[in-house]
Amino acid sequence: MSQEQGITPRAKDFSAWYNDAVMRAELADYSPVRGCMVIRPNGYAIWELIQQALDRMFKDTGHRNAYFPLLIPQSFLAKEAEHVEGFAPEVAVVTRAGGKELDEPLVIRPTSETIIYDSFAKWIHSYRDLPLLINQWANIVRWEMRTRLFLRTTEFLWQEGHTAHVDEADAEREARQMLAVYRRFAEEWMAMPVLTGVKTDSEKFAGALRTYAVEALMQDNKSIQAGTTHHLGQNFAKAFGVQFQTAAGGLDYVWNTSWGLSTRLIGGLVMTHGDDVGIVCPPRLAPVQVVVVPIYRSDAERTAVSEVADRAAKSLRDGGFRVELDAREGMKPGAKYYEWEGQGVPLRLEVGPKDVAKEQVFAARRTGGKAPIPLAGLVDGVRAALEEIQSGLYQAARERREANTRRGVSRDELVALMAGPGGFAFGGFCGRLECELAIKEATKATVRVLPDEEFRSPTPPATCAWCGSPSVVEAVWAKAY
RNA sequence: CGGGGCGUAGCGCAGUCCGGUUAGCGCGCCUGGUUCGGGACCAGGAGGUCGGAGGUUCAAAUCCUCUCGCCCCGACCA
Repeated sequence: MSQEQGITPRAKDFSAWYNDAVMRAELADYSPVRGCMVIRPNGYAIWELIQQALDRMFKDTGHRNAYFPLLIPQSFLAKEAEHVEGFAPEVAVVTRAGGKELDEPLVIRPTSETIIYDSFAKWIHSYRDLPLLINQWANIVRWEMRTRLFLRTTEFLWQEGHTAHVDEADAEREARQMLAVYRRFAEEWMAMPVLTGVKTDSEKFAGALRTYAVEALMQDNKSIQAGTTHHLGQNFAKAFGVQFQTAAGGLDYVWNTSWGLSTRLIGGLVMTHGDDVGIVCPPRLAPVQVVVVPIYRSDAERTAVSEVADRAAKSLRDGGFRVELDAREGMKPGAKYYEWEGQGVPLRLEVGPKDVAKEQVFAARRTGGKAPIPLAGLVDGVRAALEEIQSGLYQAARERREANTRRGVSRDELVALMAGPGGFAFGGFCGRLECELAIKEATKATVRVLPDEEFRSPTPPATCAWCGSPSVVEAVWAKAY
């Protein structure tokens, strides 16, 4: 009866719960360097699954992977005025190497627009070279003041797509397409409902014409930006001289996009589906989808049970599932249950003497509920259970989001909402920076997105939630990660 | 950088106010045995520069000074 690794309940302290859940699942550990983190095998396995799913989606939309250097000449960053200003405070700079001061300091990439567009300038000559569709998987460094495991660390892993196009419309199409990819990934793989939309000028990427994002509401009613795409216009093309000959024989600058999604998503996964026991992995991103636990007393029982458990595990592996058979001796089944639950394994199959006699396994879902599955239909039964868990997680998250969304908020409601429970607040917006800043000052909430049409309210708000003047666009406010 | 908390065994902590001899407890770990359908039990065992430096003292985990680091909350950000 020894409860050793109880974690802080969400209701008591959400931040503490998050740390406990991440540590209990052994996703990550603190590093000797302030602000950095070690991604442990359990966490990295989730990242690998995210990479596999996204990489396929990127390739299917015509992108190719490449790799650009970690170190960037400092002067590159300075070529785009808004960009350098946006990143200056958080850039780490190498000034000394090889035992001497460098002639020109090298920055450790906070993002790779500059060094990539320097290459693009060499590679692109003709409209026939366009579109150029590149992605890279990389680590980047941004010197953050305050860090949290996965959610904000000094170094993190991400992918960054960089593309060049003949005209504005094609670049816009690309930025929109990749936003749709992120949305689909979030919904279908992460089981995480998202809002899509455009960022306000004050929230957009430094150097971009427009920034789009997918935003998801976490269980503490704060929003996380789960993926972001930028239409960069010709800003970087002009700064780096990325020109091409048009079909008509003229000379023009390319139109660029960039888009990224990071290991932060793992934090989003934890905060979307986790409960007071620990993390819950949606089956499609679960490093272990099914754990098989044999149960027995005597040696004779062990023999019979093990035989069935082995066979079950093997047939599931052959069926394409990620399966762990937990045959550890000297550990009671209950102890194993708690361990795997803490790692978020969506489905546990118990195999005991009674099950062997009935030619079944007993399936316990991480999301609740137990039911037998006949051995004869094991693969199909497990597939159905995992699909139900996947869609159930999405539905639950979606219902939670809807329950924590308010529409047509007034100034008083916005203030009260953000001072209290939080959540998504839809309301009218006059579009003025002045109001945006006043709201942020008063409520700590920011405009997460100006939502795309499908997410907007049936009747557009008439007046700005803050100043009461006519609304020009609907906005979604929330506190954010 | 401001406010709050904390550094004692792998993890979680007690001991610190009021200095005193071999620094303790739970979990975990190792060995053997009995167990095993929701966190097992018994017996034996390993494991410590008390974050670091300096000082006070016959004597410091404990008192003083400095310092390093971590977590949480706030100002910046994916």
